[in-house]
Amino acid sequence: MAKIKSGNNSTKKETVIEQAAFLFKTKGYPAASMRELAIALGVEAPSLYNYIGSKSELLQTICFNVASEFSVNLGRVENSLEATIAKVESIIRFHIQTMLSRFNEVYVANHEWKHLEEPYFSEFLHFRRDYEKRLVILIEAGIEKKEIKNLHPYVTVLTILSAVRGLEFWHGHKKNVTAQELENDMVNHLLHGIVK
Amino acid sequence: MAKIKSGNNSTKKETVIEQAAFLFKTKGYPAASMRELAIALGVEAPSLYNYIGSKSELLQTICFNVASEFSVNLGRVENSLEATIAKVESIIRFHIQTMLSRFNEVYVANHEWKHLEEPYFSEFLHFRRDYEKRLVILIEAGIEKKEIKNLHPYVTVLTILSAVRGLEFWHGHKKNVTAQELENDMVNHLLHGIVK
DNA sequence: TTACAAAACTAACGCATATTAGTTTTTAAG
DNA sequence: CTTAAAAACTAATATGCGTTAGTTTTGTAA
Repeated sequence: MAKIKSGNNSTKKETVIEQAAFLFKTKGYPAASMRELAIALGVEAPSLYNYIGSKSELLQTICFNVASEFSVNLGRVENSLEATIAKVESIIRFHIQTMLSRFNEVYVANHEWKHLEEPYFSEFLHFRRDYEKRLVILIEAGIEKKEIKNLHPYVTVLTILSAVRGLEFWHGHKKNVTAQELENDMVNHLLHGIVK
Repeated sequence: MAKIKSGNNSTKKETVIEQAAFLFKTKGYPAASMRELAIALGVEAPSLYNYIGSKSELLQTICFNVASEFSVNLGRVENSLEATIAKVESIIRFHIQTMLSRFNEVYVANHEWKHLEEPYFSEFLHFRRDYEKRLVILIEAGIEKKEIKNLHPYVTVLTILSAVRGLEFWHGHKKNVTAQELENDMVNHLLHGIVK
């Protein structure tokens, strides 16, 4: 009856994925049903299978799309000629901006990936570990060059990644802070601390 | 047939709750089944109902137990006579220690509370907002007394809470960092930054 | 040993799930 | 207008869920 509407710049499949990201974020992957997704798209559940292979395929697509974006950005930064501390700042800003602009998908990639099926689960886990490792190497280089304090590099990476991830709590809270202020204050905090 | 074994210092109900926390953390609340919980306790699923009222009651118990602990601690700190920055440090250390010592329950309270049913969902949400608000007030007092940098207080609170929460990723990673080093380095990072 | 309660069991209910099969409607091109 | 493919539908299947009812076993105290 009703057809799935898609914006001009996106295929119908992409529309389904976007809506799925919203739903997976809101209810969690296991609790989100295909019927509910179908209703949100104005369609019966079986019709979705004209566009997608399965529910789990939706999760896979979302998670690996996000992973790819972060990986590509990190590659760019690694190959740049900036000082280490500038690289770190650049990565933090990318995380914040991506978190804010592609909220649903990033949230799902952060929280629901544990529901991936094998072999995707292992692959994603490996990606995460690899990404962390690359950041640790970056921090170690900064310590070596005496740009960065000699804290345990993995703890530093963990603190940064976690802080940035926490923006999901800001989303929706309409505090009187602009995205730019938020980004600057968080970068400032993570690089220079809060003690005067 | 088999009976639920409980350590000497805990009732059987507490044993069920502990195992439920582990399961809810591992699979997520919606995907965790009572049958699976029962198997982990060496029992058939209906037997669980001799100890508990329902699956959702388990989630409620876990979430509000954790909430209560954090609230009590914050109350203690608020009423102490330390400098603001020492209060903030104390709170950070409490979060880290509690996260590490009661990992499963804290994880569930952090991630699965959105599956609480009304009115518990709203109550928990209110608690969270209240807790954040009390921290914001603390930070504002520190800014007032010029102990703390004048960043947006909510962003500061968000950064701290999120960073600390991220310890869930450390758990299981057996890096060569002791809990004490981890705690000290993270406190150092959050208070003084990483830039030399 | 008897009696009672605690705690386990088996069987089953009602419901929701993802997905498939088969069919009909809609859309667009020749 | 015809035709063929795309996209929707209805109906149904198998599976798993939380939970209840009713019964049997186990443990404990009189």
